[in-house]
Parts: sequence; C-alpha cells; structure tokens
Amino acid sequence: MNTIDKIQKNLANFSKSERKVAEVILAEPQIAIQSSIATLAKMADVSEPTVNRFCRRLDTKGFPDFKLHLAQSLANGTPYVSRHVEASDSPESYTGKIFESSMAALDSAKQSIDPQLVNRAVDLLTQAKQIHFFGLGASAAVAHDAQNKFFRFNVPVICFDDPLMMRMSCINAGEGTVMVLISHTGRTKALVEIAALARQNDAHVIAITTKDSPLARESSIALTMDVPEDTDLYMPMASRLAQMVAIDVLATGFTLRRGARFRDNLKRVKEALRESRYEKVSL
Amino acid sequence: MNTIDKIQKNLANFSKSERKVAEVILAEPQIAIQSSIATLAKMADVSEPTVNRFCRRLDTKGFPDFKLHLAQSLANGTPYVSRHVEASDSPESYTGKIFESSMAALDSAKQSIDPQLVNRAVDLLTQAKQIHFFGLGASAAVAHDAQNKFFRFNVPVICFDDPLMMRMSCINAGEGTVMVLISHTGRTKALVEIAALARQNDAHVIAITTKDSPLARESSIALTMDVPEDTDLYMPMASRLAQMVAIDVLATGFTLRRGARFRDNLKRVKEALRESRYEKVSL
DNA sequence: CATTTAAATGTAGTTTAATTACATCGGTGG
DNA sequence: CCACCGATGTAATTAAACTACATTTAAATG
Repeated sequence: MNTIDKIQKNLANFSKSERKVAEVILAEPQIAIQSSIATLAKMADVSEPTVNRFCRRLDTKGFPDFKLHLAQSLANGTPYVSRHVEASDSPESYTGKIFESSMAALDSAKQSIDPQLVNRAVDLLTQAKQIHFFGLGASAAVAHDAQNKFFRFNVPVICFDDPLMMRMSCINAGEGTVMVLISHTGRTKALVEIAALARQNDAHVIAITTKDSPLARESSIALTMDVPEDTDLYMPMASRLAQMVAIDVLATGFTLRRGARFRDNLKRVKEALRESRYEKVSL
Repeated sequence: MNTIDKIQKNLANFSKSERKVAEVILAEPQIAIQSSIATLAKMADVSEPTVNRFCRRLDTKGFPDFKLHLAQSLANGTPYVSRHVEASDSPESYTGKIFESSMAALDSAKQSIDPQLVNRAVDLLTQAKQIHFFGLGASAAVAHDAQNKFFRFNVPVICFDDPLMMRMSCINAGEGTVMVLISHTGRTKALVEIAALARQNDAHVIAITTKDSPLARESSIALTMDVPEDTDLYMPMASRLAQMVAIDVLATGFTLRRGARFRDNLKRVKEALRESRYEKVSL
C-alpha cells in the first residue's frame, strides 16, 4: 500500500508528536526523503527517537527503510491526490488523471492475471485451425484489434461484433476452433449463451473477463483480470485497455511458441505496409 | 532518467569491479535496496569504497542517495531489467514485460501530450454538428472505440475504416463537421490525402498522431504524442493504447464541457445496458 | 622487456547517522 | 493528591557510510 496514503489514513491514530512528523512529511515529501533523521526531527520540532518510532509505527524497519518506502510511493505517482476527474478540473488536470488511472488499471490487471493460464491459452491458440474473436459494445473494438493482430500470423481468424453472426459461427465450429470471448463484466447474456453453444459444438472457449463471472464459468479457460470498475461517470472504461494488453500477451506468446522461421514471416508482413506510407526523411 | 536503465546503459563505461556491482544490482534490485553497503560489497565480491564510487559515478551523493533513486525507479516499474521480450522468456516474464512496456508507453504519451491542444480539440468537438472517426489498420479499432464512446453522447457520430467511405464522407462534410483522423505514423498516404480533402471542404480535422508527421501538417489540430516505436518484433503496438486514452481524454473534456444536465443523460445510457446482463448476485 | 606512471581497488581509520536504553515529563484514574 | 502509564526527550551505543592513504594492477614508453 502506498506510504503517503497510509500516513494520511493513520493521522488520527498518531500521538501528538508523531502527527507533527507526519505533517512535515506530507507537506514536503520530496524534502523528507533527502533529510537525515536529525534534520527531519528539527523540522517537526521533535526528538530523533520520535521520528524513529513514527517510522516503526508504519511497519518499517527504521528510518532508512521508511525513506525507501516513501521514495517508492512518490515515484509510483499519486501526483494527483485523487485520480478521479472532478467537474472543476482543468485540461491539464483531467488529461493527467485519465492517463494516470489508465496506467493504474493496467498495473492492477498485471498483478491479477495468471501467467499459467496465459500459457494454457497460448497452447490452445497455437493448435487452433481457426480463431474467432467475439466482443460486444466496448469490447467489440478489442475484438477487432485482436483480429488485426492475429491476422498477421497467417492463421484463419475472424471477428464478430454481432450476436447472430457469432451464433452462426458456433454451429460450424468444431474441435479445431478456438473462440476468444471478450467481456469486462462477463454478464452479457448474449455472450454467455454463445460460450455455452460453442462448447456444445466442441470448440475451445477462452474468455477474457472478470473473475467468477457467468462467462468465466462457461469457458474452457478464463483469463481473468481485476480492473477497477468505472464507478464514476467520467472514468473511462479502463477494462478495454487491459483486454487489449491481454491480447498482446497472447499474441506474443503465440509468436514465441511458433519459433524463429515464423518470425521472419512477420517481418515481411510489416514490410508490406511500407509502400502505403510516405517515406520518413532522415535529418 | 530511470536508474536501472542508466546502469544498463553505462555497463560498458564501468571498471571491472564496478561492473560486478552493477550486475549484482541488476540481478536483484529489490535485494539491493534493502542491503547495507557492506552486504552489497560482499555480494559483489568487492570492497565497500568501490560500491560507494559506483554510486557516485551515477551522479548520486552516495550510497543512501543511490538506494533512494533505485527505489524510485523500481516503483516506477522496470522490475524486469529489460522490457523487451526475449525468445527465451517464460510466460511470467513476457506477460509482465508487455504490461510494463504498455504502461511505460502511456507514461511517455502523458508527458508529451499538450493539454492546451486537448482543450482546443474539445472546443471543436463540442461545437460539431457531426463527428467522424477515421483509422486504418491497427488504428481502425481505435476509431471503432471512439465511435462507441461518442455515440453515448447523443451526437451524430460515425466511424470508417475504409478509405473510399472516408473520401465520400469528406465530400458531404462542411463547416460543422469534425474529422478525427487516427494514425500512429501519420504517414499513411490514404489518410493524409483525406485530411487535405476534408479541409478543402471546410471540415475541421483533428489528428491523433506523431509530431511533425505529414498528417500533423495537414490538420487543423494535431494532437501528438511521443510513444516509443515498436522497434522489435515482439513489441506490441503501444501506440493504439495511447490513442485510446487520448480519445478518453477528449471524451472526458467533452462531458465536462457539456455540464451537469448532460451527464444525467449519460447515466441513462449506462442503465439501458442493464437489461442485457445477468444480475450480479451480492454475497 | 624493463620501468615508470596512472588508474583501479582495497584497508583501516574517521565521521556521521541511526538506534537503544534509560530518564523525565505529563496526563489520568484511583 | 499521588501513583501509574504512556509519551517524549537525553545521552550513550552501535552500525553504517565515507575518507585518506596504501597497495595492486594494467598500460605505456623507452
């Protein structure tokens, strides 16, 4: 947990002198991490051991260890007290906040994704005769992106954002088909039904969704991530960013599994785009 | 600059013993920040002053100061020495790296985006009678996503990923039309031509692209971001993540500008989705 | 190839910072 | 009003980091 937040939260529990220390640190954390225990004690107008006790109260080994933790939490961001956009925010402010919260969401996704499941999903994908990506609403864009990525691998790949088309493609699916269903909530009825239908037709179903959701239960492999829900109105749907990165991870695993010769092929796909572009003039 | 990167970059400049220190730190940075100078010296099999000299060479005041810098750069990410995926990477490793590099890309985009231009773009968007989003290839998914977002605002919005359709819509565009063109390189010929065509028809053109690109020059407002290029093969195209977040920023600015009554409307759009979902059972 | 010189590294001593043990102050309940 | 406990400070101790200097190693020149 973030040290600054922790100090803030414990303000009430501190003793009088410890609170003085806390306030000095909160006021100028950057100064604090560069100070010795003596300097900081003087700034807070307390004794050195009080500063030391303060550090211990925050579950650190001592003053140097505390500085380390503080330094990390400063680097980690929270340059904005809150990452939530307020109606009064300036363009500078909301721009920063949105990037911040997007990064925080990716971090949270990273912490919660299971690389072992990634690995098993890659297993399925590399053996697939055809791959289908399905997504509705905001996740449709992710499915499109996935198609664009996997298409380069020279695998039969298709993407649908229409439940009827999805149903139809399930009927024709078989052993060799891998369906990747993308849904943040994992509660979209249409998609959950399609997962079931696909499995009845012996297709493998990989879900990119939330833990313990109906969709996760209907899938062969549920690649789940914890992404903070978009509780307030302004907050963009960070989930689709995490989903895209998850697709990147699968694509990377796929590439790695396929070996060196396959990668030459990829390079050629990239080069094929060159003609459609204006030359970059080197200075 | 990130301390870990700095060490990596200077590896060649170090002396033999200093390199030993560098290697120990790079191998286990988390251990390093918790060690005393004596412990670290023993781990690297060098003397204490050597460690100290190593710290100074990296422009720090001494060992404690160095640890502080290192701690910050660890918090900032780069738990992996390199963010580049290697052929030998395990699932844990490449999963982590891809999330890391995505976050790093967003950070870089955040640093380089100009909030004043965001503000001007929002000006245009709020006054638009209709909004068109154009993107080709990987950026097509971003355009779709943008459509999905702005559609909720009850503005006439459309998205094309087909150059012919784009051209046609330019002809019918006029004063009140805002075109948002999305292209990482800003060198895709088809898209640059469309920017010019749109402007000839008095439409406003907002480009989400790279600085100093042909597309940026053809636009009314060029919202540019520095995103590390996908130099190596495994690296996913982080640019589309940055583009999506940029769209989020514009959408947020749009919402804020429209005021409170408009936001009620948004809430209703969200609620309209509820029926299509399975209820969340609270435990 | 020997010799000189400079750079690199280590050793031991010094200084500074952090911690501990203990004393004192201040408030609270009996 | 006093006894006790928690909070705080003082002074001594310990540990860490740094400096000055000695030694080694490598490079360069005659």
